[in-house]
Amino acid sequence: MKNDSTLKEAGLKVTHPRIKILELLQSHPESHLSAEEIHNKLVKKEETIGLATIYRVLTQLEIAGLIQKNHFDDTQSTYEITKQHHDHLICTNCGKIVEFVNDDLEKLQEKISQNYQFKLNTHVMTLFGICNNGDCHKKK
Amino acid sequence: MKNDSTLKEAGLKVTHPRIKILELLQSHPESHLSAEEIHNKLVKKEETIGLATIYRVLTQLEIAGLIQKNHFDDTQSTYEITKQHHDHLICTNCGKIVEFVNDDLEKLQEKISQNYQFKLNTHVMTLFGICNNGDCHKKK
DNA sequence: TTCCTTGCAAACGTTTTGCATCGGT
DNA sequence: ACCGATGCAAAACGTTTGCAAGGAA
Repeated sequence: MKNDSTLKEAGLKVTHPRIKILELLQSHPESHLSAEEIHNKLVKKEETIGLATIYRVLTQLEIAGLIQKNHFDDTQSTYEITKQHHDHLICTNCGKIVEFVNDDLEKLQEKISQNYQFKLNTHVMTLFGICNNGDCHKKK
Repeated sequence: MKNDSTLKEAGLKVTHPRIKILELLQSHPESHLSAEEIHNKLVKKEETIGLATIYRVLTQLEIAGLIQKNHFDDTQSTYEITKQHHDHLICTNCGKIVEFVNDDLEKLQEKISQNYQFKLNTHVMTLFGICNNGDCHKKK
């Protein structure tokens, strides 16, 4: 229900695919899903929905600021529901993704941008390493 | 000549395409070239070289640590000769890319990784903003 | 009724691969 | 001579687009 007005405010009609995609991403706030994963999940529990629609809706939701697009690797883009600004730590072994916020980092970025006379707009900061979870080596 | 031993040390035969690609990237240390751009530049001044070979060689050179692969956007990957570690500032208006090094940033990344018990391996840090070059708005 | 939205299939741009040939070592 | 490296063409992959049909306002 709440998403209805959210979509309307973004100038988008309230349609079945849009509601479903928004709800899916909202129900997986910590996940970073690709368009294909979203498609698979929706097809698995709903009626037909085209992959092209997924892409079109994701693009619109991103422009509206409701979701965020990431491209951690050069193969697929992933999407997550918009939350507080954060960056990512990725385990190159098990694929685990941890979101973090660090104020010092934000300040430092602003400072670096000023050094080079850039007006900072956004940034991407992704740390790649090995997590030491007990179950790290079991995954994937 | 120097590249000959560099390639051999990487376990790669010294072939014409590999030498040419390495030399091209070395002669443009500040550029971030796509596979297609590399192909165009080589075809323009040399004999035939296949685009597939470009990709194969770039992959090998990257594995050998001789070049670095970037994916600033989700369309094309770009390559640059390996230099001192650095990050990037990108002007979203004119496309200008500035490389920078910041020790505080490196230390902070290490600290953040430790906070989350990650053994940091590499990172990607890209700042997007608007440069205030006098000629910024003229480009592109 | 209007015109935005959708599904499907075809097109697209980048990257990868199969295969026969070529060329370092 | 061996086996890795290459060129070409075809395939693969994620993503976008054209178009006719469908649906929210």
